[in-house]
Amino acid sequence: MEGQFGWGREEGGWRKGPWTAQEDKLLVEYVRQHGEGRWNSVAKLTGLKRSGKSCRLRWVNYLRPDLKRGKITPQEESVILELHALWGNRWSTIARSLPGRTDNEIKNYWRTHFKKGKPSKNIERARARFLKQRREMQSQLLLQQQQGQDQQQRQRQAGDDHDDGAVTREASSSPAVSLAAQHEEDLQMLQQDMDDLLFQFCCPMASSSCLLPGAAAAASASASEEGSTADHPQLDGGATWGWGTLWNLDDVVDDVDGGACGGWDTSLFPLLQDQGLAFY
DNA sequence: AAAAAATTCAACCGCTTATTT
DNA sequence: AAAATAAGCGGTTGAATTTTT
Repeated sequence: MEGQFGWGREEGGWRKGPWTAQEDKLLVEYVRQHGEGRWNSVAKLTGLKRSGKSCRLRWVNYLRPDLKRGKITPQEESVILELHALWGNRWSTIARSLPGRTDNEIKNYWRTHFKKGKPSKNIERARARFLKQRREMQSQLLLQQQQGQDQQQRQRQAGDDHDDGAVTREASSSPAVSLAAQHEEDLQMLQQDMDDLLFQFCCPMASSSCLLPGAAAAASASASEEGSTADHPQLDGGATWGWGTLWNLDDVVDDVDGGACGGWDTSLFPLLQDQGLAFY
């Protein structure tokens, strides 16, 4: 009852290849009872002949209930493009901004849709140029932001009590946005500029024609338009797809010493760090 | 109609990082 | 403090499916 597909084989005691419905059932039941993790004990407790690694993968990429099935939407696609232009192949980082999508899925999607030709110096160069521009914009914005904060602080001292501003870091349920809201106009302009910039860079490398008719539109639209967000409630919850509110800075800190992505330096994101922006 | 080519995507591998013993 | 085990990551593979010739 196993060799239905070519490689439903056993090797070193572990089954390999595609999962059957029965196997899925066992794994799901295990997780229901014991929670996620301890993947190696799945085999021991359920008799499933799968390695822990295999179990984890199956759960994370396929069985998890919070997974979003169905095709990548144009909105998601544009996010993938934007974030890939920024982070390169850090799929799990990118996936964190796409609830319900797995790194594997995103990786597959990107490779099949946007990878044309070689891994490209072009991309790296485009990204470098992009980041340079970005840094300039941000230091500008930072200035304005600081001025704004000063003013704010003065006001607060006059009126309210405690709270030294460091609180923003993780707790507040309305993170980064509150600050950002103060400068909505600036942010929107900045965002618009960045979107333009980004697409200027990533369109050429993305397969010529068919690629972006929807994505580009969606990206520029998503900045301001909201009405048609029916199928993405959680993505839109108050935050636009702005540079300031999207990602988690923890990821920026690694790789400074010239890792896979050429090692850009963290000072590129002074503003974001200031805001402690962690998201979603 | 059928064969070949291209695409898709679930699952694998090896390696790195984190956690536990 | 170190060794062992588990989790996580990104690249790659290849069977199944779809498209093209």
